[in-house]
Amino acid sequence: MKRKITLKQIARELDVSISTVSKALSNSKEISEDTTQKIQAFAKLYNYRPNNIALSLKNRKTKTIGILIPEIVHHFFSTVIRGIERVANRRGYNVIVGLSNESFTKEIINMELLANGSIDGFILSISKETLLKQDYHHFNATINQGIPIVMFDRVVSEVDCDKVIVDDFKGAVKAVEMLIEKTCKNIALITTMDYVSVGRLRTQGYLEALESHKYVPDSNLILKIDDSLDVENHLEILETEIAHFFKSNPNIDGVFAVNELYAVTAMKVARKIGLSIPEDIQVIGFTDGVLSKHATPSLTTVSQHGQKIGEQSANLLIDRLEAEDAESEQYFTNNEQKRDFIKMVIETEIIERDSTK
Amino acid sequence: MKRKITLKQIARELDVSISTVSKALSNSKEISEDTTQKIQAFAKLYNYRPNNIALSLKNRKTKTIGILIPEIVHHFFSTVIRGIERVANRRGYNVIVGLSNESFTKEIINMELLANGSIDGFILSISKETLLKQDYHHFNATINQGIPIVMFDRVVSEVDCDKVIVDDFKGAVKAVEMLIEKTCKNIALITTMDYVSVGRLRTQGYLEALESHKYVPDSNLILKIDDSLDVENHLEILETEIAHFFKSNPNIDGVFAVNELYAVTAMKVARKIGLSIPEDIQVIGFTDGVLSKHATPSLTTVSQHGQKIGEQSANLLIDRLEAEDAESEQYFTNNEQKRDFIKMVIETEIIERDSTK
DNA sequence: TGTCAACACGAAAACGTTTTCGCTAAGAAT
DNA sequence: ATTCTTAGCGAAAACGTTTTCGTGTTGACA
Repeated sequence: MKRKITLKQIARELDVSISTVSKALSNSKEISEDTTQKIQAFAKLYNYRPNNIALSLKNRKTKTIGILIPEIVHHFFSTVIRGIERVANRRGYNVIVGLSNESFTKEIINMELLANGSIDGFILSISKETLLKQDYHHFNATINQGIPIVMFDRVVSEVDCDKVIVDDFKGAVKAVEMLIEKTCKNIALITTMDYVSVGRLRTQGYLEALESHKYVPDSNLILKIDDSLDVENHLEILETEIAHFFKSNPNIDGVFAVNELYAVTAMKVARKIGLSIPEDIQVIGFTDGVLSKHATPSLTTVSQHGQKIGEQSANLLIDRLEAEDAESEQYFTNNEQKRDFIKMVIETEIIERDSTK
Repeated sequence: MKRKITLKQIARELDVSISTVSKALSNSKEISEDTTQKIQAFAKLYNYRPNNIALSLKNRKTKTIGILIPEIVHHFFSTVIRGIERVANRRGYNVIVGLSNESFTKEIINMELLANGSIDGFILSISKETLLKQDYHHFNATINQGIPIVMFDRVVSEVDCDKVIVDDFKGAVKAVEMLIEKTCKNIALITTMDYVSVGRLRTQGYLEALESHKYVPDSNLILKIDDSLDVENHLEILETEIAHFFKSNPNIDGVFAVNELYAVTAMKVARKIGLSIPEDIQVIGFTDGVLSKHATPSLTTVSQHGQKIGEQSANLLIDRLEAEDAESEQYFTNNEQKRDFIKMVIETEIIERDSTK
């Protein structure tokens, strides 16, 4: 077991100075061709690679991005990670992931841990508990330390940073309009509690679409699920709630659900009580995950393009990091020319499958 | 925007030496109570936190684990990551993830990138292309550099390291035996090509179960899917292959599939050609993912306990890392007492749902 | 012969820590 | 009065780089 070789060792072995080795390896013309060749050959032979940590310390940048998400066993989030990793890798960055597990405290701990030099910037989606508490001081503290943040999906106006979101509102409008077009008369909504911004926005889109088409929103047709009651028998509760919902509103002929689990469960429940899809009830979900694709019938859904969200987030962050770099190299630092914060909206797209006519 | 404060700045501000500050902050009794208090108060005020990178360089260890997996948008792998992150975090480590995207080259590049000081050890699952090529030199090279590796799920005997696997063989045996018990007479297998070891092992388990129960294996009842033909219309191809398979073997009354996608697709196809589940055909899958839970009918499946795999892998790796630590602190390094490599087997468990009687 | 530029290289600082080893001064012990 | 402890602190090395600034040698040129 031989440890990795260092400049110092090469220098000693070849009886030159460390500086000479370093320069030779970067093809500096300060060094004669002879010694350059000798050193490069030796370095190649021993498979020399500069130590990343030492470089990070010297350059005061780590070339790694911190990702902080509420949950990783989740199709949408893992898709986003894939997108981030793609462009990060292409642009020479690594990614280090932290999971908040939807917890405020874990979010803070993770941020502080990574902010102490481990990363150059964050890409994150806010945890539910944080959204509930509405306490965003840790984000602003991080930004004040000079560590840029890009927020995606679950964002918040109280923090000044780049943001990448899907057009939840418009996506919902499009979905509901499609149901209207397909002649649904009583369109139900299955959504989450309002403190999750995406749930709120999709709900607003639902209402907007109804009103602009002269439908009268009926609060009986809106089912709000409280998913703070965690796991375990969550699925059963969901099923019974939806079953009760359908039974007390037999006139429902269209359902818009704000995520695919609700949509798929709705279909399952509907079938159980003798309704067939899409004949009796048409269903549209949100988030194009693996469930939508393989459900029976396959689910028409609003795709969020998670990978694209990840890619754009990464580009935004790296752009800013490298802009800072360039800036700090200028003689006259012109503060005014800093790029404004961008709020990038990724268009949704409806993928038609078999749960609509 | 104030950069993070350093020991040097505190020292200058309080007119003491850097060493004094460092010692005071670690409550060294070399320093008088007076100065200690003064320094600690100042540090707290300015929210001093030691710089991780500097610590890593000094200690020659980063307290971070490199995860290298073929794909992240995948229920099993993300579950494993969650497990790793859990124990890593608890034991004071961070995780940095790299995706090989099933590519040999990307696997190597990622490893080399991270091996240059960024991480203390790897937890990885081998890419398909690497398995095909059977070229494992990069793993051995990394180990020789003193960077320990833990492999999970897709492992290989050519590399000497800790391994965590599920008992694919036994899991398959149990699944097939359950079908036998439920009076299936002609049990089909839907599997992958043999170079993916998990596919091979599950296939062997299938055969073993049949033989030990005096069933005669029939090669017509085995469908091998070549999933190297990538994405795009992969799903359609899968469906037509399965449809053709069912039609040419109308006697099939039980199906064991080596992953949940194959199982769910088999159910879908079966229903399409008029067979009902579980009455006409009973189906068991492998991998307890989101698909199995929400399919209709819900799928009986062999659960792999991905999170547990991740947790065990992380514990194995960190144990070894900290053992090395302890060892290097001993005066007489006793090489003989090194822990042998462990192959840990995580038991599978059958979760019965509605696709079996 | 003396001056100067070019060439080839080395010394040292810096990034932010921790830790070992001195050093000084004061009090205790002889 | 002299030596020995000890408390309290600082200097410096080390981790592995890169980069700036010398510095010595050579050859050319006046």
